[in-house]
Amino acid sequence: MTTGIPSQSIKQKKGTDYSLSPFSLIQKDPKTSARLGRVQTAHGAFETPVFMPVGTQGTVKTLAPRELEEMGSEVILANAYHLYIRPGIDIINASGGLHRFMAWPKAILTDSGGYQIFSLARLREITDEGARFNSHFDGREIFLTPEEVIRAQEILGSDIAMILDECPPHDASRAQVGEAVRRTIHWAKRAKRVHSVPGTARSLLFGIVQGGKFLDLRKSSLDQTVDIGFDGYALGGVSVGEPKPEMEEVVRKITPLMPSDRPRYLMGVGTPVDLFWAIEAGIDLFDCVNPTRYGRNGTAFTRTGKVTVRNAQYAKDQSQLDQTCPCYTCSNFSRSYLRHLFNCEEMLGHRLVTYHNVYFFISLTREIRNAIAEGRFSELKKEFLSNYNEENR
RNA sequence: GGGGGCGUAGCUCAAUUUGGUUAGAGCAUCAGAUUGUCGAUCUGAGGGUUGCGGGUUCAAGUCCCGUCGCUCCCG
Repeated sequence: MTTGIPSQSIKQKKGTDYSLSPFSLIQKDPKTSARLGRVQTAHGAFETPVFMPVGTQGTVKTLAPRELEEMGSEVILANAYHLYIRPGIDIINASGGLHRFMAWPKAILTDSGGYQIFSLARLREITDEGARFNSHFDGREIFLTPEEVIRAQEILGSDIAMILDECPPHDASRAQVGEAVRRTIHWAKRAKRVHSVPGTARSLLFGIVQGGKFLDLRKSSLDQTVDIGFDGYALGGVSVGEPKPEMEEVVRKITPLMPSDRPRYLMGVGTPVDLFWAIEAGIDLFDCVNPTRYGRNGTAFTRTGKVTVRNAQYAKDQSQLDQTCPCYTCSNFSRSYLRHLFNCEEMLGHRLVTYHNVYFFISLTREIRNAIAEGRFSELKKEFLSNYNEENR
């Protein structure tokens, strides 16, 4: 699927040859730090800013890969930790890698599992050597090292691998966050070393910046991560329950310090409104469970804000979810019918609203890329926010 | 015709034995939360003339009388 970006805008390079780099900067917005770029992977290129639907267990919940392709999705996220637990890396290896296993031909970014250690595993011990904890699935003890996590992602056939990081909770003390930064750097060096072994790695490798809300720790983490040298850089440890302004401040202040010739990835974000301010700050990649999770819980993202289709006010509403949306769900089904499906707990409801939500995020980011290409990002942002109910972000 | 049981929120039922705060719960309904996943979970709200009428009592869902409805057994 093409992005609709005018071809002339893609050729606006000024003498710099990006052809050997996995990331090319196509165009910068004149008024903000928003930028249009292109990431080359072993499974095709995609343009940035891009939103990656989350397919933790090798499936973007409720959607078939064909449906993701038809809505223009060109890169998705999967989770090495979850796949490591179940079905096991060896089983996916025997199936010819994750792409073939799940029948997704385009790019896959795999998260390492650092977030899962923080969010759902019963942690037993975290040391410089690695993380020892009990599987959330069957309780057995697991010991993850930065090296093993990279090898697992290579076997999966990941296009973009993430280093193992330590993601502290948002209310962690400065000392705890500082320790997480130190350990994440240590792990990053080891991950890089394994990944650099000639002939083994086909993936890009991204480093992860930690530091919580402490800007000096963030800067230190960034500097040290850049010194190690990665194909891209991620801001981690955000959207972990901290107040919104806190997250926004970190992203706005740290993103401009990230290398401009590498993709910048804001992990776990966000809402439609988040996309605008983060892209404005210079972020290129996003992933978030919002479109799929909210879709399964009966809430749709629309141009005017969130629509909770379960609400009784839609019982007889014959209109489509989003008046401006041409997606399959919007062009065929009424809010009344979708509400009925959720009331009956019919799985088609989960599918249809998820489809719309992912379509919404994918097409919104495509629209943003077009706007950057045409030099009117700020205009689009203004227009979008004027229609979007801020109470409903 | 005689005898027994039952009647409490939309539904299924607690509280009746021994009368004693503002009649509770689950489900359903309604609404909210959800940011490197959650078919999950959590939070909050609305909803009652305790079938109806009368009586006893300081006090009745609870005891008494009548009545209506449902149900079971006997004839």
